[in-house]
Amino acid sequence: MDALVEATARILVDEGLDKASTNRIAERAGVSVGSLYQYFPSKEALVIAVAERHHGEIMQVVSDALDELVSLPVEAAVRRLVRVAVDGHGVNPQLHRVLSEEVPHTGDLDGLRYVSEDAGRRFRDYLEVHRDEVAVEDLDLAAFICATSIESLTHNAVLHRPELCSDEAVERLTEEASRLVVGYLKGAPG
Amino acid sequence: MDALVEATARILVDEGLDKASTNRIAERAGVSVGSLYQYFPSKEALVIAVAERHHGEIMQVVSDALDELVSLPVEAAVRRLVRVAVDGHGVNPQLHRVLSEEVPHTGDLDGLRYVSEDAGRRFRDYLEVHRDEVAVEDLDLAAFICATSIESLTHNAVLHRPELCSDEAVERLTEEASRLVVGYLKGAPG
Amino acid sequence: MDALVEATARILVDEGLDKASTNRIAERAGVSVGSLYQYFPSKEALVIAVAERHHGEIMQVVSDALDELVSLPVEAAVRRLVRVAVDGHGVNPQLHRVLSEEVPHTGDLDGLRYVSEDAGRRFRDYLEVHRDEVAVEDLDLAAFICATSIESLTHNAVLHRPELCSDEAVERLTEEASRLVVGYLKGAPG
Amino acid sequence: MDALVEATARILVDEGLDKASTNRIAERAGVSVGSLYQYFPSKEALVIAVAERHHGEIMQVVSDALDELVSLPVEAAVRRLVRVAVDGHGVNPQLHRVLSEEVPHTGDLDGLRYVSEDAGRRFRDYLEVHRDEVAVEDLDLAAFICATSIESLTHNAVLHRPELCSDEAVERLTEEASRLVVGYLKGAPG
DNA sequence: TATGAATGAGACTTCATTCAT
DNA sequence: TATGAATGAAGTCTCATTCAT
Repeated sequence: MDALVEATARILVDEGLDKASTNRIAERAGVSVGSLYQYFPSKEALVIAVAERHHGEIMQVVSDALDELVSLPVEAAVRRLVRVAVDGHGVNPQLHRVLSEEVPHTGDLDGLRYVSEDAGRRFRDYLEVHRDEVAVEDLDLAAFICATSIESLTHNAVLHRPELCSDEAVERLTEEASRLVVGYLKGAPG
Repeated sequence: MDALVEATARILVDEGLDKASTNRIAERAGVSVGSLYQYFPSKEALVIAVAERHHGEIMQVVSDALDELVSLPVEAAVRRLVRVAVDGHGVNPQLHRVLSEEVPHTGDLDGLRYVSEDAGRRFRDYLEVHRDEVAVEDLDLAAFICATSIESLTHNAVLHRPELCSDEAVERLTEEASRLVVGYLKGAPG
Repeated sequence: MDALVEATARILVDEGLDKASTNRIAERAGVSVGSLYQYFPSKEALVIAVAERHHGEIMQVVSDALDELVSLPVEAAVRRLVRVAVDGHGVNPQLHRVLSEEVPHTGDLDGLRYVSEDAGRRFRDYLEVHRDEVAVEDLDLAAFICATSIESLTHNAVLHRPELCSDEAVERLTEEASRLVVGYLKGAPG
Repeated sequence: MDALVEATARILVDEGLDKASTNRIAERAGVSVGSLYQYFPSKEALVIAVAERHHGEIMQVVSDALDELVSLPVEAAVRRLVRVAVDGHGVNPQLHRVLSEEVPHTGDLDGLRYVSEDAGRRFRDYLEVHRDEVAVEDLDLAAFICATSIESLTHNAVLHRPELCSDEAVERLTEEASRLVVGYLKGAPG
């Protein structure tokens, strides 16, 4: 039931994980607890579904950009990547916060996919293709560094530095983050 | 009671947040629950104390390095910073994981200090002093970018990429992270 | 639906009463829960049906012997009775165990027929016919004593004393049980 | 807490196992559910405690008689045994019924001690001492047969044949049961 | 000051039964 | 007649917190 996932997400955002009891979720979804357990074997499964749906929604935003990347030169590609990271954090940022800060990554909730991991893998492919444009040796490591940096900068800005997220500030952040990553990939100045 | 904080930390590491009930903590500390509530007004307060102690321990490792930074040129300073971030993650990494992934940052637990914030502030001071060496305009933003990148790279490597943490791998990671940040601060080539 | 009774019995034997939920039973029978309630007004009714079927199966084994009894002298009759009790316990002993130890004799499940009651009644008739061979006054009481003893000995041996049920041991048990009952009916020596 | 065991027993007798929910038990005992779980790890543990207490109470009645048995000749000993079995069933017969017919012998509840097993073991010792008085070979088997018969006769009479339990009827039942067992032990006439 | 028994709200989950299709 | 999604009461158990001793 999609309504259950939606209800869970809504409660997570509006009231936090504490209040997301199975009874409350069912109530908010307009069904009975019994029905909840018809579709999801446990509360955790429901939270996982929410996380995966959220992950999917972000990937939907991110994926196309990642596909187009391959034809772009490094500088443009990185800018695109950074922009897309910012856009990705625009997808239900409140849920993003709850999922990353409130939901314990324990039990069945460990193993939740991280967007930056998926993006990192895809970016590695990009680097492979554009290897001659970059000055790094270890492409795996480079992809990890780029993906992690971009993700953490946008994540922290969105969650903990609202002042960096005004229209104008985000422009500068994007610019700087791109410089950070491009500079790294292109290599040190002569 | 210091024993209580210690007991809490130990249980957090050994058995996770679920098992860290106040009764268990008191028991492990060798006192009664009643005594626990004599020193800490709530379970959250105890967890906060653990987090702050952990934060303090890391800062102890980090702080001296941060003090010495001021006299170093950018490249050396950044290398030092990266190294210190790695060292910082060597301080009870298991507790670090629990604190960042298992403990919900909600209620009184929001507002937990992040090392990277403190370090970021201090690095901003460094940049102020060495402004002429760097090619960035907005020192606040630059400090945020540097601190966040360094922290996230080391954090993710330690927690999710054990293969990047072998003695030899960590050397390369350190090298690359330094290049990332130095390149950014020194400015684009050409 | 016979499949439902069969499915219930199977689940009772294989997984115990706990797991015998109506949904599971219906599933195992290859029908829907709805259909289950078309044929049986409640779960109890189903269990009763199982018990009665089991009772019937045992009686099928026992009944003929009981019929033949009348023409036999006491000693032979008792031996036959004991043997038939052992045989009766060979009819789905696992179901027998669940029915006697796991299924609560409450609500509609009280009033389940006991084989020994039926057999007792029939044995009373036997005694009536063979009154001159026996040294007891109260035939009701005597039938109760004989039926109860034989049933409990075989029941307990089968369920709780597997070591008494090897081919050879069961022979001795049968012999002794027969001696017990025959001795009683024939009366004290001297 | 003894009150909890008592409350459980009372509810078992008055309202049956269904109604014996932990909350109800706690309420009836005048404590909170939390306290219940302070003393008993599960509902089953509580029922086990009730069963053991009941078993103990019966054994208290039975045990002295069993001790005295040794000095008695077979006939007197058996009569004593039968009488004690009847007395034993006089100890909270309603609870006895619930425990034997309503409480499922599953999970932790299997392994509940049976009085007849204990008594059987002790009677075996008696037979050992009085071996020369009896005509049986296998004392284990004989003890099983005697204990089982006596227990089942009194049990069934008390639970399912109230008409056999009037003062006068019980006298005859006792007499007959004794004859049954004595006859068996002393051996066939002739 | 220390103790720890007691509290009780509330969480998760199950399952016999119903009824619209 | 068959289906099976939906129901929701009720059950077991946990644990942060209190307070009389």
